Amino acid sequence: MDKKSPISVTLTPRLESVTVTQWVYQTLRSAVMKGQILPGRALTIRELARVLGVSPMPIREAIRQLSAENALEIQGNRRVMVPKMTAMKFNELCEARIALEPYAAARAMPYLDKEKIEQLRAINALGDQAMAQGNLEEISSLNQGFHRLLYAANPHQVTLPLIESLWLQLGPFMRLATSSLEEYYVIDRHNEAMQAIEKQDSVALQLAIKADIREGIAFVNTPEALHNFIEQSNYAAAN
Amino acid sequence: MDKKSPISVTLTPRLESVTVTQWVYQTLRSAVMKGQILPGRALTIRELARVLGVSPMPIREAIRQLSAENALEIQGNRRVMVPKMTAMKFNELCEARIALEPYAAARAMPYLDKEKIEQLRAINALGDQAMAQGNLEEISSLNQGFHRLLYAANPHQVTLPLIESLWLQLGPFMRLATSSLEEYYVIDRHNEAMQAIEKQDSVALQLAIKADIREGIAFVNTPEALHNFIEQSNYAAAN
DNA sequence: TTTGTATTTTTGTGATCACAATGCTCTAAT
DNA sequence: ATTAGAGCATTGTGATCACAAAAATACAAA
Repeated sequence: MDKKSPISVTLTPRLESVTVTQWVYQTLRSAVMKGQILPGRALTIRELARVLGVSPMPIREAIRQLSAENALEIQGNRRVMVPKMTAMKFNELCEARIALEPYAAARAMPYLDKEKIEQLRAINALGDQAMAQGNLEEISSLNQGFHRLLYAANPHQVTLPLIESLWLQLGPFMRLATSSLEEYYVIDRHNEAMQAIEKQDSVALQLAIKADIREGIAFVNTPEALHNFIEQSNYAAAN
Repeated sequence: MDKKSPISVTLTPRLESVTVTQWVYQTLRSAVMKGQILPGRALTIRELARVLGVSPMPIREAIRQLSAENALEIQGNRRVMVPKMTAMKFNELCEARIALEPYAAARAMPYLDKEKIEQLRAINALGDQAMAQGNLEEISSLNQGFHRLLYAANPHQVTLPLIESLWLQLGPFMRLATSSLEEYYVIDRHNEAMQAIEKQDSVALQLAIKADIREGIAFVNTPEALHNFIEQSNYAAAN
């Protein structure tokens, strides 16, 4: 029936207050993040409409939004797909994160009240828990939640959407890459970040965030390892 | 007929090879950039469809894309408008530019061959010309073109879309603000940038870009001036 | 004049349809 | 066996329609 591999996205029930388009957007977004849609796999509006059980219209809108966020790529043939990763692009994405996120953290720090600090601590605790259990899904999800909550403290938000776009581009590759690791070491820099926040030490916070990002991608530290992971993540789509 | 101020966007003829949605997107985008759509002015799909002479469908897609780029804001009432500027947000946007653009320039520098350097020089020359004539429109357009061409030299592009999003958010305010200035001093840092590129001096290039951005917003250097300009740019929409 | 309510209009949303362009498949010729 | 081309199926695009929600309006009472 389908020429390529079948698409299976996790379907969550739609709340009534949410429009179909919003639900489709969230569903496709998390599918991309989870690596459920392989890079290079050609997507069609009608196929997705069938899979999600809606009309083509909401799909079109969600796809356009995701393309604007660089989560999907519209080719010249007006075909849509999850962009494939390259070593250079991966490098650029990581460096862009390092250029933006420490800055965003420093900008958010003055707005962190006791309540938000407590929330950050709570996420951190859950993260340690997930780490002990070796739950990769949970670890990366909580790690992302920590960063998001931190940056979002700044009420005059302009960087978070940009950072989310970077995450969205890195997400699928990171999932596919880490899924094959039996062990995933994360030297936790979040505690260092928390201490910097308590001292209101902007420089220390930036260094902690920077280190956290660098170490989060340390598993592809060598060029060969990176190359292997990229080959692997693009393999299924290459057929 | 219309409850609020009429919308007048500059309509350029559509090329055949361009889809209606793309044309609508470009038209609305440049209208936002030119400040033709006042911040806070409520936009409706049908009204825009009437103004542009197309069906509501392409408008919907273009609006969704522009919203994803933070050029438009979808309110809870699911009403769409150009976001209003605040002093804090303006500050955040400028600082985000300064965090990203010098970095993007440094990342692009190794890829600047003679041809691209020549193109940059040509834009620079046109910029000086526009400056002599006091053509504000042209000055800011060429200035943006210079930056875009510089960053775009990097073939593994991830930052340019983020930067364009920042420009899109600053654009309308800058236009409205500078339009009331009879003189608009621009101390040209582009030549400094060019020299840094020739020497392949990454640090000097970053400093030049940083200075260029800072001086580009110097006309609202004092908090009072900024406040006045914001009041003024939001005035028409406040009625 | 102001305030609350009922009526009318307009709006976003999502589905469906027509059409031209693109990709796919099957066949025939080399 | 490989390839070129014709025919067919599928696609994205853009227009139109139905409907419920929201906003604007009109009108009543204070």
